[in-house]
Amino acid sequence: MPEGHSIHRLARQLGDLFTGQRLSVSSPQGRFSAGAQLLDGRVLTRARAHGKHLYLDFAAPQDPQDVLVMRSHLGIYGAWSFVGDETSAAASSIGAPRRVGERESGSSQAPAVAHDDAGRVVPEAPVGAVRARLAGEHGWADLRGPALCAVETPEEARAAEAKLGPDPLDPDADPAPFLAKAGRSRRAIGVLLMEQDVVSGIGNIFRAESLFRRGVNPMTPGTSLTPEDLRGLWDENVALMDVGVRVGRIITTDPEDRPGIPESEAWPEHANYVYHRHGQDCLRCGATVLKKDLNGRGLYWCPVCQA
DNA sequence: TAAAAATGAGGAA
DNA sequence: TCCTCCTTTTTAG
Repeated sequence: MPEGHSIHRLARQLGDLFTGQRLSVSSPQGRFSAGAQLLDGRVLTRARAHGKHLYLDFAAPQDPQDVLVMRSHLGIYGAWSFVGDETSAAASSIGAPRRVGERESGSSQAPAVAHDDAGRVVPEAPVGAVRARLAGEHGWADLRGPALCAVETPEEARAAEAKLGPDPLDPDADPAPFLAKAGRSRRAIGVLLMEQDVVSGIGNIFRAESLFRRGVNPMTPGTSLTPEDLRGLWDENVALMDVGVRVGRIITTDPEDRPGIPESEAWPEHANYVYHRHGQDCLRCGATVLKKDLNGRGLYWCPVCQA
């Protein structure tokens, strides 16, 4: 899936494009028709992310206290795509990549978009299975393939959020619950980092890469790690996910480990240390990177650097 | 055409 | 430990 950094970028982009506007909300595919009807014509007042969950607050135009929350989760396939006119961001897409190392798609050039007499863009016919479409003054956004897309009361949304562990991308996050939960669990740290009620927003790549960078074997039980080890893993994820938010892509290697390759170039084979690099030489020590299945997901690690 | 793969997660067994 | 759901793109036959 798009890991937490993608969802935070989505929150920012949706907020930039739509905040303060009355939106047309629809479900061209039909599977979100009831929810879309509840939101149609409301005003987007806030867009934010916690872990991999996206929260969009919609207020009634006449009553700011009357708020409904659209909560969505992309799962492993979901993605949002955007089309906007010249006053907004150009066309782009954020969500599930279809190839390893694929970056967010996006053109710097604004596409030709039609406007109505009032100056609002006229959305084009939806392509494929569009679960939800949000249309505003300067563009529209299509959501495809989410694992979850629901309309909730603010209380319901808060209850769902309360189940999530701290998010490394939240500047105000308190890592204490993560340190406590992980530190008293005998389960492997490689499993714990993916548990969203332990820590939220980390997916398969950040798990593999943060463990590599800290030299921690993924199968180490949480109880065998010191508080300093766990704090180090938290800090590592804060740093890596922050880069992900800024760049729009998961880049976890240090410059000295990708010699001769400028930042601006595509270098999927050197963007990560171990993720999807099984069978290849470790960028640091030359040992063969390993892969095994752990709870149905690929786990990648260097047996020497992470002994 | 069909199948496989992809940065999840919830629930049954 | 399975099984299932969600969608698009790429690869295989």
